[in-house]
Amino acid sequence: MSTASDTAYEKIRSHLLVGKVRPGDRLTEELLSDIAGVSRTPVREAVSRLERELLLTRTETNRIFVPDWGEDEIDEMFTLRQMLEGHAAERAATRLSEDQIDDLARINQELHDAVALDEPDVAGFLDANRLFHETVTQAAHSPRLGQILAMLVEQPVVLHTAREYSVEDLKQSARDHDELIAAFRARDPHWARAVMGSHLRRAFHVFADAMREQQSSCAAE
Amino acid sequence: MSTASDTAYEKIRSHLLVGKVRPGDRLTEELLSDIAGVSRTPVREAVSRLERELLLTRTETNRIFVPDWGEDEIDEMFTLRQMLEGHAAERAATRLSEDQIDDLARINQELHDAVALDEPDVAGFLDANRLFHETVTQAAHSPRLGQILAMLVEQPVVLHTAREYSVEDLKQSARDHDELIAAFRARDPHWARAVMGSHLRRAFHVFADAMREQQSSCAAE
DNA sequence: TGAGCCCCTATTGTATACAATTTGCCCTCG
DNA sequence: CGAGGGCAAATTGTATACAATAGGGGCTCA
Repeated sequence: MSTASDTAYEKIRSHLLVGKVRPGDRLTEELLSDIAGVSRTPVREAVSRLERELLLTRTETNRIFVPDWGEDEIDEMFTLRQMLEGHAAERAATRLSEDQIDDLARINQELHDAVALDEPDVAGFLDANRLFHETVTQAAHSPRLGQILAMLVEQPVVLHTAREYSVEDLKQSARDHDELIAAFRARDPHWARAVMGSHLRRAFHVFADAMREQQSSCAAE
Repeated sequence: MSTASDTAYEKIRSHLLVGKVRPGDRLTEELLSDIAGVSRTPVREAVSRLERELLLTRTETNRIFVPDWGEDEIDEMFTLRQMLEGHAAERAATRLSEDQIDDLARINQELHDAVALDEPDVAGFLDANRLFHETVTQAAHSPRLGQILAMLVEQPVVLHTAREYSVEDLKQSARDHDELIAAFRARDPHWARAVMGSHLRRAFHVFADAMREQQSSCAAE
């Protein structure tokens, strides 16, 4: 809990995710240190962490920018996730304890609940969703895999586009998770991998559609 | 070329790879700043970079250690590489230009040459080998993939164990590359992936055997 | 003797001042 | 009017001093 460095990370990150900046915006270390309320030293650490997670980029001359994600890059990101999380699910299938599978079921119940309401709780959904995937990744017992996925799974644009998701999409995600849990209970690695694969591939299309939607509405502004 | 930070990285890295430390050794930032000849500020950046590449680790209380690689971790690393470099090869098959394929052939000729001698040029072999894989990765046109592989491909132990490799193993590697080039010329993504997969899987076994060999000789000392 | 506490030292974390680099602007010269 | 050069301001990089924290050793008290 080296506070300064971590607060810097948290504050800057939420500043980015909450949408106070737009892709292509330039930032300076000083500006960020104002936002974070700490000196530039820990800010630089936070920036390099965010850079690693692709939430920020630096030019060759080390100026800081908010990256903008094209559809190709989104596609690529989901392809890599599909491959790696598929692998994680495969490993998890033979490594999860019964208790952990029960945990997953509980977490997924929260997902179902979050979208059962008239007004779906999108933030709650995303939190539970992330927890679900993290639990699976953890169960794969592969630190390196975890580290890599952590940097891919960062969902910068997700929050921006979340409101575009249809309730039906969210419900389908929860059903995918149900099937994944079934695959885990059956201890069937191949089933688990396949389910995870199609889950993420659908998520990609939903996401890409939502992004296109948002972009065209932005352009109209 | 932010000199101080980069020199720190280079110096510390070679200090590690050249084997001046042993797995489990503890290091301090001050010691490293002596080695690098710069102040602690750039050293800290270098350390976090090396940490990312898994050449160093920090405990929960942020003490710096030289990590110790078990066989499981090696296995896991090669599995991930197999998956990701297989993917890279698949993409490269439809993206490489004729010229680039010729380049690969030239690079691989160096590999053949390096092991054709009576006394094989292991360092030269490793350099050319890395260049070959980097070229393929580049051709996949996937920055994220490149970034991930860069952190997996770091070969801390490789240098230590390189002398254990048999000439026959090295020759087989070069032949694998020949076949990969054939797959590229045929523009066959599936063939490319398959070749890359078996190439890395064999490399894993060679590597693991060499490591076991080395460990038992260490224990005997 | 040995378990627990405290203090001292070693090490890491943060702020700040200063150095080096980059950028953009204005001015000159063709 | 445009290209290029150079200066000043803005920004990033590095060193150093100080603050916070962790580790280790010895002391006390049972």
